[in-house]
Amino acid sequence: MNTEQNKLEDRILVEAENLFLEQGFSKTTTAQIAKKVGCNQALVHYYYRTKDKLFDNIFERKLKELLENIDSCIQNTENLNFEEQIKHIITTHFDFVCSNSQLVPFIVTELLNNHERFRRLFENSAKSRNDLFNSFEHKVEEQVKAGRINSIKPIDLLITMFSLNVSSFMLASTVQKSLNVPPQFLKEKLEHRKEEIIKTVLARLKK
Amino acid sequence: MNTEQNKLEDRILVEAENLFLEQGFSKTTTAQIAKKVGCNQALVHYYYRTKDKLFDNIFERKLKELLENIDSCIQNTENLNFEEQIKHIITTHFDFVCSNSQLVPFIVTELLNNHERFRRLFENSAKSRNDLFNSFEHKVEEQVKAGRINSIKPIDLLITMFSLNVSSFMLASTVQKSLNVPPQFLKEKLEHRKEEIIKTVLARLKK
DNA sequence: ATTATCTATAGATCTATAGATAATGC
DNA sequence: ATTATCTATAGATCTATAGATAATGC
Repeated sequence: MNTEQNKLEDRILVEAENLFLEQGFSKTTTAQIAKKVGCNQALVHYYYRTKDKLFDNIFERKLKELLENIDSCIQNTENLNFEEQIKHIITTHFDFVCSNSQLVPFIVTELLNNHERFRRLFENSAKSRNDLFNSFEHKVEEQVKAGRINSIKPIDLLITMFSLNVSSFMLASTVQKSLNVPPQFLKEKLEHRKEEIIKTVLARLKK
Repeated sequence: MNTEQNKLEDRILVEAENLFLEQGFSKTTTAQIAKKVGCNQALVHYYYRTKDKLFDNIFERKLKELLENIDSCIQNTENLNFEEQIKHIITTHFDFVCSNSQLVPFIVTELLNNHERFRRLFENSAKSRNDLFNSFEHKVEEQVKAGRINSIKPIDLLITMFSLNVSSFMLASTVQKSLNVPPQFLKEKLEHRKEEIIKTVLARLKK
């Protein structure tokens, strides 16, 4: 069977993803990956040639995952009024970041430390994203013109929402990992932060 | 002379700091450091024993630098009213982050990828910080009680300000390094963001 | 025949130290 | 004498590949 044939090839990808997300590029070795899979280290190179290509493969998909989630968050939800849509964007993005707890730190680390890789990948994906952003931009401008919200650049609104979400989560997750607070306590704090972020963003908009 | 004697010892520290800030721990080698200094690689180990201890030495001071700047930002400025003080905190912190452009990414990367080191160092510095935070906390609560601002937890206010500053800067610096936009353009964008952050935070407070 | 998997290893890289030599201060 | 500096290298680690062997599909 084909699925049986590809078993190790796929499992290498899966375990590599786990390890890269956990430890990052440099702390992960191809031998570690092979050990998790239960195969020989040479096989990792047989299928993916170099550690770098393997990482690229995974990073590219992870970045896509993150960007597509952003897309889906700002997607038009016709049934909601503007204020409700803003709440919806913050909530869905916040929850996504929290429930993919390794994803954001992984991307941020890479983004801060490997500009080359990021440049290459971002240029590919930038174009398709314009549509959704334009639609969101249009909606915000409409609200501003109609005098229903304070004047604000759409891009500022997005940056504020996403960066408050991301940094709140990263702070919480760092505190947890460094100071060993109970997960329940953290969860409550995060829920509280989410509400605080909503309040902050809505206050910026409200006339 | 003593200064002549310590010359290489000090210069190793300086060059190591430059390289660690630029490239992070794993991409920097003791041979690279020695080369920058113009001495032998063994000397790096002679003075600092291990690469890890050398890094600790530098990281500890850099973290302290960052935390002390936060302290100085929230320090009481008696001559300002509350709203002006908030503006002052945002501005001074924002400007510090921008003019120490390698510092924040360096700390964030380490914070995300080496919890052990962070735990060790943070516990030391946590206590001394209480005073200033308490004073700020008290001031905010006073304002809330007096009905001059909306109800908000002081810690939320701080997190919002600092994380908007940090993430705006990191985004800008990543965009610059990945997409090669001219520095002047970036500078303008950052100034704009700073004003936007001030607007956002003040709107959250304003009744 | 072709593809998958393994064994074994070359070769690169890097940290850390041992031991020799030079410089310095008493 | 003591401290600073250098040369040389052991030893660890890791990636990547060559070449042998086993499994699979026609």
